[in-house]
Amino acid sequence: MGILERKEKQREEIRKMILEASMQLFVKEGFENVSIRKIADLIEYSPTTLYIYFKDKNEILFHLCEMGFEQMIASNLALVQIESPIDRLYLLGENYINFGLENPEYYDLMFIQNAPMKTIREQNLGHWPNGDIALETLKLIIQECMDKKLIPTGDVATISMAVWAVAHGLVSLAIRQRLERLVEPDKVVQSMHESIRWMINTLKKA
Amino acid sequence: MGILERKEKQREEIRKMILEASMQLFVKEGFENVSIRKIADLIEYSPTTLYIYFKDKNEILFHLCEMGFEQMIASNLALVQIESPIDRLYLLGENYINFGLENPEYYDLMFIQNAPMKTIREQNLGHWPNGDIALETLKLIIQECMDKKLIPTGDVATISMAVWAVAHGLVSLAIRQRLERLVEPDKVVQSMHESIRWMINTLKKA
DNA sequence: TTAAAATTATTAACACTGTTCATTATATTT
DNA sequence: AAATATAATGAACAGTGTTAATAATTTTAA
Repeated sequence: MGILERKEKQREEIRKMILEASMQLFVKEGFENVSIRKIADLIEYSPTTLYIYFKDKNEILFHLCEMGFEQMIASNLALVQIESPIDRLYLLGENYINFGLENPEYYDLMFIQNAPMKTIREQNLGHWPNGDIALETLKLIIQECMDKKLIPTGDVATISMAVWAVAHGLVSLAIRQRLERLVEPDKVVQSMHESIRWMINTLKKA
Repeated sequence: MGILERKEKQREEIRKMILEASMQLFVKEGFENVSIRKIADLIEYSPTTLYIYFKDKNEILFHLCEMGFEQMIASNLALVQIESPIDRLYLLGENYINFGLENPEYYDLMFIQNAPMKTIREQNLGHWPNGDIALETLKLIIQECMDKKLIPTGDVATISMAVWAVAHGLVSLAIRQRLERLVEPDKVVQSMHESIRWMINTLKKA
């Protein structure tokens, strides 16, 4: 059955080609400009060929989204070296905001666009591979904070949700140019960091 | 110069026609399905005519966005009757979440899409007519809470930002199907309300 | 009143988009 | 070598926002 294996490998290679071309377009022109035809041009295949390897454009965007998460997760590698879970939470928030501001296109795909979620539902994957990992990181830290009595005990998911909501609220309002309606443009980033720190501070004291 | 006035009135009437047709499509089919051609069909004009009355599609979406704010502001009318600013803040948060969940398409346009902000920048309006009003409401309440020593004193804009961030974070993650990755789907709405209440509670105690 | 100018509306077209179908080319199996 | 399965493609569908050129109408000026 070596032949089927080889075929599967070839298939996987072309899928990779498609995704790499997509990412190249993505980082250069933003995901609004990632089109089936442009990807096809780049790898010198016809547009219809992409549909042999992916169900639709959403599925390609889904994989780009997962790549974004890989980058975000990588940016959190330093976390494991911090012993205090509350300090870990501070850094997690810091990193989240920085990632969002530095990679708005990825952030968009990961947390704002519908496309990736559609794929998860349609192919009923049942889970969100890298997204769930990122959320698990947050929950584990909150759990540890509670275990060590650094923050008040409560429902981990609900507290995690509130923390995530602040961070996501800040980043998404910022990259959609809404925050500068409230704070002077050159103070937006600073205020964002203050907000997330303030949030964790009050959580600590609560 | 009565003739110029009449012309201006006629012009304004057709603009109104266009916007009303847009809104009709918007509420029926969602804003992804609002297209220049569909609007034109509805009012029985050619698509190009719309460009005589509006610069581009973004400008039309901008006006739909403003209509959304009018609805949101109207939903906050009951606020003035509440004497305690902290209770007003609770209701404001409640209303915000309800509005977002009940009008996800409007919410999208008001707080997520780029289109309306593009129009504000391009025509350099300098301000965001209804958006600024809505934000002012929040800031005034926070200010009054501080004046009456109900919450700790601090920078009004920054605290307002944090509160807005939680609310927007919750709503935008919810309508983009991200929250159900953290909390069971049937408990999302309840958890959202708990989160915003918790936020204001801790703000009160801080 | 009539000719010139300005406004308003339309048709046709451009340059795209995602996606599907029928057809051809290639590779694999019988 | 013939039949079958897989891979790739060209053409087309049905849409998108937008613009340039043109025709129709209305307003202004001579």
